[in-house]
Amino acid sequence: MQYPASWLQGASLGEKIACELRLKIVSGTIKPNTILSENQIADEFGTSRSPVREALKTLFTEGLIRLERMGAVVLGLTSKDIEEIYDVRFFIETFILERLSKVQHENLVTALNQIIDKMEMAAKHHDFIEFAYQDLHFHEIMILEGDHTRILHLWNNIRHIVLAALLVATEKRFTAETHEIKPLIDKHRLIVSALVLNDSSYMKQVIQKHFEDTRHTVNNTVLTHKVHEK
Amino acid sequence: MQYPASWLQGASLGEKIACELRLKIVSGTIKPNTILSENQIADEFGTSRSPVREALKTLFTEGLIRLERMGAVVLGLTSKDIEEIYDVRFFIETFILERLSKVQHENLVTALNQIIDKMEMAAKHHDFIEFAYQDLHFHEIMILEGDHTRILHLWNNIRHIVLAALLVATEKRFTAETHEIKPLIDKHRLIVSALVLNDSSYMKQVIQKHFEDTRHTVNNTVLTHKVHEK
DNA sequence: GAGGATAATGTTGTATACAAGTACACAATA
DNA sequence: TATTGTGTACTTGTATACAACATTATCCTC
Repeated sequence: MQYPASWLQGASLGEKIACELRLKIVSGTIKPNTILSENQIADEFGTSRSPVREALKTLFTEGLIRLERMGAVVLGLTSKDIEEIYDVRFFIETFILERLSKVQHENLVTALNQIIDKMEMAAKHHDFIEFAYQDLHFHEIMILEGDHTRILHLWNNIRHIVLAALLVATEKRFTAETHEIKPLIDKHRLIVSALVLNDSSYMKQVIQKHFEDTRHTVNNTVLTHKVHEK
Repeated sequence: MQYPASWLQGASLGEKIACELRLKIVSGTIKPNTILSENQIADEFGTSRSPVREALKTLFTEGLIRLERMGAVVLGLTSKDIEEIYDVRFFIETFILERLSKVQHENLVTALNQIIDKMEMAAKHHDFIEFAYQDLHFHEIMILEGDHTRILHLWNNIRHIVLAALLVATEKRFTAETHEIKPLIDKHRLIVSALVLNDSSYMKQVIQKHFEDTRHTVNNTVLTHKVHEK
């Protein structure tokens, strides 16, 4: 599985390398405990060590690798990691929705509905990359609307990981024809409807359910994917 | 105000530069909207651009600067930022305490009490640096005990900022002789007692109160400090 | 053959060099 | 005067070079 080239338009070599490595780590192509050296990666990508250093630092702050004196150790995503990421996502979104409930958010609702339309369109065309991207986008514009710089930073810290995991999981869902796509879209609709009703406890409940389900799916797909690649 | 040299033992130039710059930004010595160039900083510190780049990337992921094409723009800590950081700290600690309540934590309690003793000692010797460090340490070992990798990452993302803010605020508190030190120590004792009682709703309440008070103090000290330096 | 000194290799951290692009001043021109 | 073109200085992104240290292999000694 390759990182979509169009998403890397205008990105520096360092960012590109980070994205490629991240996807390989999340998808399990690069397995945990693998030791990455800057020279080796620089050779693989045909670049110098400078952008590689930048990429490794990025992956380190995301918690995907551990920087040691000699080499970077790949940590990867364990089942526990995925649970934990959803803990954080749950917090972020409930916090943000709580905030949004105190504020005008009509524009947001229409924007979210537009995104859901795009998701349906992507599903129809079996474009899992677009679907995953819109899925991410849905949650992201909600967070952006929350206007909380620090929460946004938390999100940015896990954003790329979530995107990579969504890519892997969505591809799996699409190819497996498990017919989980429609329910997934419906769940997003439910979030919007909760936002319209402006009932914060209902929002929390919907979000909780959404992440509970998604977590299980992602957990299964990402982890079984890892086994496949073994 | 200088970053304590002993804390930089064994750190790379990049980390040292990051720490020095961070403190200057948080304390307001470097004011918001200042534009930092890699060359300029490299000259100031007498190093090459390589470690400076590393430092700037660190400060960027911490949200203290914004990396643009020409130069890095200093963002600094506004009053809103401080509020937001305490939102995150409140979430982290309530989440962690909720987890700890389901688990044996006698060792943690004794460790926390030891730290409070060190805080009292530091207060007696008017050692505000040690006091600030132990204050940070108190919260940190609680978070570590929570055994939640992703939350720990959130913490690591704000840890250095919190430390810098604590340094500035604690110095102010000590020199102003505002007699706020004893109540502050007592608040930490209260957290420990809540932990001992193992009543999670009480914990939440205590933490909320703790951060509410501390937020106000830090907000005042850090921001007035900025005005002073103007 | 076993163990230890030692050389070779590989690693990171830092410095320097170069290339591509941007902003800005300044002059020439309409 | 306003505008446009140009040169210059500065910026980042990347490549390369070097130093200090860690690891590993080798060879020598026993």
